Amino acid sequence: MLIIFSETFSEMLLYLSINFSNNNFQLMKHITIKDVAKELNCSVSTISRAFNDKYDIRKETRDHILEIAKKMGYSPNPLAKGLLKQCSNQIGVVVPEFTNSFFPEVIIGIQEVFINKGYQVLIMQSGESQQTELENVKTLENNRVDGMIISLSLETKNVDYYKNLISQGFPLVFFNRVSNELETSKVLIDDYKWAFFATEHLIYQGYKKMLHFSGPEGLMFTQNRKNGFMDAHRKHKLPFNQSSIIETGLMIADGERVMEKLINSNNIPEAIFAVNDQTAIGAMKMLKKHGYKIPGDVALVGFTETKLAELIDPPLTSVAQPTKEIGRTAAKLLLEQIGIKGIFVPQTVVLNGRLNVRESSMKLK
Amino acid sequence: MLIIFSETFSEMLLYLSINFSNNNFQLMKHITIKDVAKELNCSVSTISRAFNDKYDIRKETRDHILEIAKKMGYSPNPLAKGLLKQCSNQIGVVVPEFTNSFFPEVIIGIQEVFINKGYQVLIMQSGESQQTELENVKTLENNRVDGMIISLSLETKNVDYYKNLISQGFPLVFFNRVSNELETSKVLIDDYKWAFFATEHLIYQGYKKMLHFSGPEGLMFTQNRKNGFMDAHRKHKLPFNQSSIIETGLMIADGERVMEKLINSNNIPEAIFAVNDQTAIGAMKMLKKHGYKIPGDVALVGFTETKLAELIDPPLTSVAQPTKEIGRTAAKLLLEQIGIKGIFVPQTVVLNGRLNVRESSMKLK
DNA sequence: TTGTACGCGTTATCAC
DNA sequence: GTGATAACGCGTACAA
Repeated sequence: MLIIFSETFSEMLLYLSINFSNNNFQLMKHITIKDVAKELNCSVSTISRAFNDKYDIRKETRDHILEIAKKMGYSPNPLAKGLLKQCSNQIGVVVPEFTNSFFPEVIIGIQEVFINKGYQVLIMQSGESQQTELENVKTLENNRVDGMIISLSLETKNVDYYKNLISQGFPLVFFNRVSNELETSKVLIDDYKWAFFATEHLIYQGYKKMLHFSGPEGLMFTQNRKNGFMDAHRKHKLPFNQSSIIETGLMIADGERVMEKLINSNNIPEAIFAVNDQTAIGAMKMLKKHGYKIPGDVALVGFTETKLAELIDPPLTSVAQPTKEIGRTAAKLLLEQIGIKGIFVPQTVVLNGRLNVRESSMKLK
Repeated sequence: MLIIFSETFSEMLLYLSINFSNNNFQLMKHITIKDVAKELNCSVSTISRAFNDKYDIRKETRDHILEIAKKMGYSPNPLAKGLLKQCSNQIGVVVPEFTNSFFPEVIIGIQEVFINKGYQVLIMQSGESQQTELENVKTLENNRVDGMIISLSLETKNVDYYKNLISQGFPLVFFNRVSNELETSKVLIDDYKWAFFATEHLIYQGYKKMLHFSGPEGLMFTQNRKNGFMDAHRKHKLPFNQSSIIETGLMIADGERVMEKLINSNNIPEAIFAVNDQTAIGAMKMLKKHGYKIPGDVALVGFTETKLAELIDPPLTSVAQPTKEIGRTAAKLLLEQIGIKGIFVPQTVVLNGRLNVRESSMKLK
């Protein structure tokens, strides 16, 4: 074994030398259906039948074939199968990122469903880039995935490519980051309702001067969460205006940036309802840095709870989404759509969320 | 659009009805090389040559073909190509989990390299299960991936399957969770060194009675981090014994469990060096729950820093790994190995880490 | 019940 | 410089 110390790959010294123990290997040929047929002195179709369990084969020959095939280490080549059947038993998942726990947890739910159905789940991430997202989708399409589950990047404004796919009947399910321009199955929580509840929670705590840090305009949940925030004000007859809502983004840095601006202009609200945990955490960091108390000086509520929420200081009040259930539901919707040929009804499934009240939004005397 | 409110999928009501707007679609046939040939009144081989840019084609016909093909929306079918060439231009990644930020960040680094080389990255997760890990590897193998990058599950003890793959010359690179039984390329940081530094840091802070929460025995880094912990004691002539090291696991719950036991037996150390951030955070949660101060009563140091470290209270001292660089390096090693036919030298690349000192390990007067 | 032959979309090897 | 054709591994309609 060669040990190389290096800071980056480019600095790495490669002491190439011949490793004799590995000198005489040969990439093992994959066992094919022909090999099994030859071994058993029968035709390939018989082997194929044994594996596909059609009724036109004698049970004992089938069992014998399966046994020998297994012993030989044979397994059908998915590429050949896909080429022939024009489908791959693979489904694609494209998410904007997975450094926060939300998307990975959804993916676990997706895999849970598909793994039992013999489907393979290919995961790609767009890095919040519209272009990468499109490339990912095309790659998966080229690979003949049987369907895709997608959550849009925050950059994505043009959804024509998806419209085209949908009009061709390609099975597509969106979740969380969806576009209202697309007529397709979607899995969501009721962003309006939970934004309303979250805001109302702050109102019940006695806060009046509140701000909303909102998300990118292209995403459907941005508008819904905004409306929930505003309608809670209306219900409780609290004043608000255009400057109550600040388009912030979705990242921690966005929350920091906007909060810093507010601090510098000495425009400190009593409470902030943020479009997600990241922006709430960004605001929290900046507030703490400037010596503000949370809660006390400023109360905070986030959305789409991540694991961070209960671990940071103070623990962050947030709306939890049923991540794995979102994944499972999206997977089942997609499976259903893959099964249906020709006619299909786009469905929007709205799952329940939960407001987890923690210290960050408490009213201090 | 159909709106359905539901807690779980099974409760979902499916109002199936015919969506007339989608009634007459037809799954669009993929444009094949034949279609292009027919359109251009030439043979498929000419088209193929145009795309594979061999020299035996006239430049202007090539350009013309590419233009028309693009207009027709043709792109070569990777399945057919893979079937013929016995390789897929895909590589597989198997990681134990991605709910913590470490593995996702490594994957981003991996993708960065492969995306530019025209490779596709298929990601699967084992959920820390040896069996799922093996199934994932077999699935990827069946799909004719050209190589794999793997990090072992904490359950994985039997690595015979990998030995077999390696002896066949199948390109395999491991990172972070590696086994010393496998002669293959690996990407690591120097766990021994950084565990040593982390422990020494605690010693310099004045702590004497220290514990190490160690990982599962099957993983190579467990032993290395343990040795670093012990050798730092030896260097500074501090006493330690068998009960200074407690096999804990890798999860937050493991840290909580072990810490609770220590608290109940009133066996509180001055400081804990944990095998990873999760177990450190578990210990932290339990200590705070019982009213202990961190630092003050107990100091804490973690390893393999996640985003949590700087956000929790108190911020956690931890050893940061160069996640993306690990991914990039593993990817480059794999690419190199894929390129080499017949003879190859397994390389272990050791990248630099960094000890990020934060509040959790400070000495309070 | 089993075997033969074709085609899925490519690329490579021949001819021309 | 270009066209015909044989593979790659599999499933299946058809023949036996």
